[in-house]
Amino acid sequence: MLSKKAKYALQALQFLARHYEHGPTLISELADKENIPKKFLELILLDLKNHGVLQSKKGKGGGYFLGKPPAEISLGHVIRLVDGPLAPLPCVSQTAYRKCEECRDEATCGIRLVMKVVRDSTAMILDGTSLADMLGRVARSKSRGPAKKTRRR
Amino acid sequence: MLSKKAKYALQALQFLARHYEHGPTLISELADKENIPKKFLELILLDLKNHGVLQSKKGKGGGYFLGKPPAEISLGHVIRLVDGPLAPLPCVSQTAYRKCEECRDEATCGIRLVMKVVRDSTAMILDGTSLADMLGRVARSKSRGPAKKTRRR
DNA sequence: GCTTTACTCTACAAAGCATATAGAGTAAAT
DNA sequence: ATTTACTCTATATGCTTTGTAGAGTAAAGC
Repeated sequence: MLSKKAKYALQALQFLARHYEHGPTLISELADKENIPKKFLELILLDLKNHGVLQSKKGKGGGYFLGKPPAEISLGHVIRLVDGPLAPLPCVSQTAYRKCEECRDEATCGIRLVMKVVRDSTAMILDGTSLADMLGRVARSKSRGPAKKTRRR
Repeated sequence: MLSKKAKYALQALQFLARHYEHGPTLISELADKENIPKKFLELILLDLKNHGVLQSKKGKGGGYFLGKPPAEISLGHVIRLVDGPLAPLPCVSQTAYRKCEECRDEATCGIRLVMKVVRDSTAMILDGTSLADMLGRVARSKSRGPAKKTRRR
């Protein structure tokens, strides 16, 4: 399960992506529009900034904005920053491998084999989806029939 | 990330699947062989029993054993029992849908659309893999070259 | 039917993490 | 100088995870 922190981060980024090219957005506005506790959001945005995902401008007319074009920010990258590895087990993480403490023999661990598949599929999806892709999906989903689920053909 | 509880549950089940048809296994033996705190394991096994995944026999010669053949117990089922929904967000869970509190409008939430894909892919894998499948994978992986990763063709 | 074996159940506890909140500080704009 | 707004550190609080303790109960075997 994604933490609220990660969810908030993605919501904020989704908003900023939608307003890319419209100049900086205030923390307050983000907090209001996205329904996120302001002080908590400050921490999150600062963190994202320190990792290069966001940039900020101080003083009047300031605020936060994306540090890179929406097409260059992947959901996988953001989630790893905020929540850590995508892998369901430390022993199948590509970016932060750690042996499972209780495992006596990785070679005979079927759990590991299966979780590796889960990790790979999750990573494939999240690393392969940028903020721009995400907005594109929303647009397509709306134009195809807002109320009902429709299947792309 | 899977909880330790879920990991322990799967380890125990993997062991019991390997020893299916060999009669009951003691909690103590499971705890020893799989390197799991015994008292904690008791709780987990009891829980699995109460949900029909395991059966037990008391007294001398007793112990735990699978309640169904290994081919009929899916990893998805077990993980949901122990850790709850597979979905990364409550709003994309099939088995336990809940609206995200902070979401004003699900229709414009790209996060939701993407996480739905993640959920579906994870559920497909985990619901589609039984304990028997898992053992099969281990066997295949060992026979194909224990040291190196080999690709099935 | 007594003893041993082994699962069953409830309660509790420590630690860690998630989710915030407070408030002083700093940089930029005008 | 003043206002605006981000920056940073510290702290609070509750929940979940991970585990432990101990008395209870059912079955087996003699």
